[in-house]
Amino acid sequence: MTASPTLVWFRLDLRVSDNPALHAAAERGAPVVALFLLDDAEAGAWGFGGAQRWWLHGSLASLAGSLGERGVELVLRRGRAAEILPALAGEIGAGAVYWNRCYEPWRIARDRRLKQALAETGVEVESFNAALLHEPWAVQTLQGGSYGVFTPFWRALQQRAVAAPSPAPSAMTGLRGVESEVLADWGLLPAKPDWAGGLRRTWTPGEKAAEGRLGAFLQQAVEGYAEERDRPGLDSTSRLSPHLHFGEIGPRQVWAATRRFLERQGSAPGKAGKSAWKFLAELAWREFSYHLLFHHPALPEQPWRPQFAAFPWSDDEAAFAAWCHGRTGYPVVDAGMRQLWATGWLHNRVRMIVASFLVKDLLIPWQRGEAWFWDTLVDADLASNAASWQWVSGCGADAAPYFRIFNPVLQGEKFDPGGDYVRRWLPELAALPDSHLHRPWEAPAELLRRSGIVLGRDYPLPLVDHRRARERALAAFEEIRKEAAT
DNA sequence: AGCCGTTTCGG
DNA sequence: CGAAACGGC
Repeated sequence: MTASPTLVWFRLDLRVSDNPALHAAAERGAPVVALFLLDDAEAGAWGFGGAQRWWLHGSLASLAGSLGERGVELVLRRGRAAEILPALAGEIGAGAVYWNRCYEPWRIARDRRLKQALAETGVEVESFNAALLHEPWAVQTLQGGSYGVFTPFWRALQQRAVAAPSPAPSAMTGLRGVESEVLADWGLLPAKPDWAGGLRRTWTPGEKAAEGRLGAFLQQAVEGYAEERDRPGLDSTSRLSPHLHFGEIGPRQVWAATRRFLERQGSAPGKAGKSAWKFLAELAWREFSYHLLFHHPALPEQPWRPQFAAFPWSDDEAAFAAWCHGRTGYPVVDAGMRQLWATGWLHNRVRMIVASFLVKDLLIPWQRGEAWFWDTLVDADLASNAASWQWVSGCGADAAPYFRIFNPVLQGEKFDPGGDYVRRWLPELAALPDSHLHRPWEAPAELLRRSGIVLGRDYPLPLVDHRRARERALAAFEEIRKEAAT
């Protein structure tokens, strides 16, 4: 008989299905105590951002409900893991402590020490994989090294079998009377100015909502994904990113459901099959980011290509503020930054456009953009955020070459041809016809007047001239290229 | 997962 | 003549 309770420590795995730590606890048979520890005080610069705190509140409420249905209370505590976990384990007389692994460098270091400390007290400690298709160390080159290029990584990933998701435990035995803090006391929701209205209208945190999103995506949108995923005015992406980030759904579940979709397509998958594989490749980009972060822990702070340390960045605070608040004068950039502010999320195509604009048109360090995204995105993920900013900036692994500079006008006209996206987020430009919507400064005075727009009053003039900014960026890049060669 | 200036192709 | 292909950034 193993009567001594099992402590399950929830982190970025806020779900009951396909949760190996919870599953193992249920199998063990002893009473289960579920803990969520608000540990962001020890996260340094990478504690939960504002938008993520809003999400976390909803996700914890949802998890508490799902666990409650199964007879287990979610215990909430705050503080340092190295103190809280041993104390709680002692308090309940735990015989085992289980958790699912996280891969942020600060969590890896902390959890490794904690695991050892707990084991020394005689408790069984075990960690599991809930967050990735494969552990970052398990995908290896033929020489046993790590990958720096996506395509061979993706090929290697496809060679490996993905573990089947495990079902949610049906009923468990809980343990009554364990002291818990109250979620509402954590102040995760905004108080004075309530800026979360757009988030509430856009999102429903929690495991059930995540399953619903995946189901709806596979039923309606995945078929056209390959062709429509780049159109920010359409609702053609899965929008699973925040759910995946908080572990309300796991990549194995997404993988399995998409493979079932592919099987239903039969022998002639065609367009739908191509789209579904494209979607799986996006999941693989997420894996690739974790792989990079694991093997290069400085990824969130330092350029992966060291020669970029000498890049002549600008410290134009006014330009940075204009970018943050969507006042650059380039409609697709500004629409994106306002979507981000209002909803905590940004369409992937527009992420690339606004990031390219910050780094190449304004020459502002990618770390500034990374930090802004960290605070405003509900899906801010250390691995994906860092890897993607470095990708756009040209200093990352398998990055777009630096000289690949997005033209915000052409990108807007190509991917938002009907102007739906820009008009939704910049209503002040809504009356402009498509012909000038993405370049209002070129509109004839008469057209602006008819559209009721005074540039510089209702909408900014361009912060920089893209053509000149592009030349400036190429010249700056030339400087570090020269330096690297000598 | 670009852009742009230039050259070549084809009706 | 515009479209497509190409090569440098």
